[in-house]
Amino acid sequence: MTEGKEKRISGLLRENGIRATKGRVEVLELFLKAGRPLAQMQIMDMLGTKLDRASVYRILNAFAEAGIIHMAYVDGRHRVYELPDKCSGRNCHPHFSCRNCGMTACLEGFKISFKGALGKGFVAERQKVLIEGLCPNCRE
Amino acid sequence: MTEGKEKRISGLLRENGIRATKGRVEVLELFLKAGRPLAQMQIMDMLGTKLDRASVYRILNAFAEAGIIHMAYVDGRHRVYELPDKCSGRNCHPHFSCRNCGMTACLEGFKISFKGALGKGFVAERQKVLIEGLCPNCRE
DNA sequence: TCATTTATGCGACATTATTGCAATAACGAA
DNA sequence: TTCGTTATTGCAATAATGTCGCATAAATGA
Repeated sequence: MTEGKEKRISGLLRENGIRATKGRVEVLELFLKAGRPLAQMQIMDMLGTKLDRASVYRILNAFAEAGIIHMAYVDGRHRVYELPDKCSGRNCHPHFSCRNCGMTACLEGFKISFKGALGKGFVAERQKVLIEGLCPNCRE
Repeated sequence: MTEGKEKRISGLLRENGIRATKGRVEVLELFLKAGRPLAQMQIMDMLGTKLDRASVYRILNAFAEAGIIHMAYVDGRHRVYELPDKCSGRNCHPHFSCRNCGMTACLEGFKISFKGALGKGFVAERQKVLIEGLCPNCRE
């Protein structure tokens, strides 16, 4: 990582009111580079032994609390996080998950309205949409 | 449970190629009575000590494999199952989950088309839609 | 640089789910 | 109905994911 990039990411963290530690910069860098949703396990795999398991969980929680990332969806037992730049507060875009290789992707340009879906007295706050299937690579 | 009902449920199980054991009949009975998605914990609560935890997990897996139920969605750490009678293979109806009391409900009469959502080469097989919010009881 | 505050690493623990194995129950055939 | 085969159950042990407390280390502001 270049020095300039690290400074930019550190600034991003401080802007959001949390300290810019080495581990946090590395994790945020991963999210920025990936451009797709990530789960704790994938982050651990990419970082090797640079960070403790507990630290990764705490970093993800800190990021989510600060609004730097948010939980996109749950895949099996894995919580998958992403940068919120493509989502407004109530209306998160859908995600795709490949049932063969586990690859995930954000689906843009695809809005869902849930107007009229709920009965009387219900209040909708968030929607989570996950489409499962096969990605181009796994499609034999 | 009346004798007739038990026989009917046993038949349902055998039709689907699995043995009709006491535990399985009780669990399927719960799903039929509930008319809403259920998680393992709720089933344990309703059955008390009649069945072992491991057995409930195995029953849910056996049911899912046999197509008697399917996993509707994941709520926090809980996998929530339901009878598939309201879903066609590819197009599962959405669900609602109350963030306050955890109550869940199926949303019917609300179809989502994901045509055009995926890029070239992707194959969509299933969609999972979860709307989170407040139910009438927990509203304010 | 120093003092204060916050984050990290480590180990222990909590929760959810799965597995191996012996005992038991279900089912089909005689 | 009874018997033998095969699948299922209960129990205990184990795995996988996530959290917590605490001492140490690092980041920030003065």
